[in-house]
Amino acid sequence: MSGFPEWLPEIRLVELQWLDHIRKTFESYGFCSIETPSVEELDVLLAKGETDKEIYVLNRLQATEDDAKEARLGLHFDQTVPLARYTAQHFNDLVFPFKRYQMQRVWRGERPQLGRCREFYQCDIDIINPDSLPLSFDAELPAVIFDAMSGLDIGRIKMKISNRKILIGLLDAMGVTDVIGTTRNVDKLDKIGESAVADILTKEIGLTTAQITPILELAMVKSASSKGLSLTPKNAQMEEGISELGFVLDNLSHLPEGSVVGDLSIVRGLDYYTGTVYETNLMDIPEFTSSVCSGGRYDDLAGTFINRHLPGVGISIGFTRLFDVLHHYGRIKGDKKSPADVMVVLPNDDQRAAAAQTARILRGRGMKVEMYHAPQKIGKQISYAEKKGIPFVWFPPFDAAGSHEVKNLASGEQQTVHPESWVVPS
RNA sequence: GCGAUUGUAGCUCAGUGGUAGAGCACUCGGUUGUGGUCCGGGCUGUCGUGGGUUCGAUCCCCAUCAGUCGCCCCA
Repeated sequence: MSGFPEWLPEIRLVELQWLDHIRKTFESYGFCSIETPSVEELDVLLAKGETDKEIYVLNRLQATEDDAKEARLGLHFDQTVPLARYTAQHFNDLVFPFKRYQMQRVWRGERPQLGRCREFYQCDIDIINPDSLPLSFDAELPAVIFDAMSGLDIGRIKMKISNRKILIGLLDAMGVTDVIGTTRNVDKLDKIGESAVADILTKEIGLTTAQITPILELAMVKSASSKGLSLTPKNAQMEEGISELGFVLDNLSHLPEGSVVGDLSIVRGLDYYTGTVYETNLMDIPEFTSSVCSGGRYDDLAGTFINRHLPGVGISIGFTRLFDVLHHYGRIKGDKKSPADVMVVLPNDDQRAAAAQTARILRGRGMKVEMYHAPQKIGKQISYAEKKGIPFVWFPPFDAAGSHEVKNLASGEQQTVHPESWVVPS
């Protein structure tokens, strides 16, 4: 089923390693884990009026008329809306600022393409706090993401950061009414170029050249620090945005050059973002231009669920997109079809108990060990280990006088060893 | 949702108006307790589905389903 990915064991093994790495990185910054149901009530999913999201609705095959009285359920399409509901619902039991990570599948009923699935994992981190949320969190998120993603062997990444107050402030000052349409097209600047964007803004949005020129000028600004944001604010909102973006960038100066850049063409579709916004590109796969990790700050996400003002900031690794794309470009090796370190040979049926005991000893010492299932030809047993990518083959004694031996399949070298003392060479 | 394109063995693909091939994979063998290379044998298909044209279609036509790519939007 297209858009619902599944992997062979050797690829899944890598996927698990990636997920483990990301989880450990999130926890290293003190984010705690939550998991919410795959479904939410449709009212919750649609609370923000996001009717353009393609939501899968849940129905029982044997539905009766009574079911119509129950709340209708839909599969969640992101983890931000469920987080809002969760935070509101457990408000009294949570410690704020609430820093949580969440790694679950989400569903969107869109047409699948490379890096675009209908069922996919997102790895989200968000921080939510009542009333106001320190700006320092906006700077912490890219640092966490950099740690998480730079450990994945995906090549160089570039996180592009902006602040929506800057462009929206400008549009406001100039009296542009179609803010959504304008920002959406400015967002395409990197992809289709300056003149194409100007063309669309003229023909579709109806802006004048006098309006387009300053918009594009602003959108072209790129800088890694506050120093490069030499803009003259047209109003208070714009000034605030420039100051916030400068603060965030300056707090990320410890990251390698080129990994983070302020890029005022980034605005994201409208959604709920109100300040800082993030996008991330894979620099070593230039053919793939979409963002693999995006997010931003929202003023008040949970307001529809609780009578409190709950601002937050969050970012999400599009895990399946990332993995799918890297896999497509042959960057995921997958040379092991098994997690096992060692395969224990079964010499003959008389030695089955002894071989099993040997396997238990090795497992007890922390190794991953598979025992061959039948006393077949030794060549066949070794070939099985080789095909599964199990690096070591263990020969228990073939008779009372024999000894333990282990063979390194990569080198072909075989030596006499003892199950109580042998360790997997690193 | 819109536009384009494809659909032949497990995989990648040839091919012809007269009911199909290659490579890889898989399997067996090259003797007795040792893989990868090499050599030899073997296995596999309603030629996406339904209808039409035709003496006859996998090849032509129509429909349908599915995949892929682009747009929209996004992770």
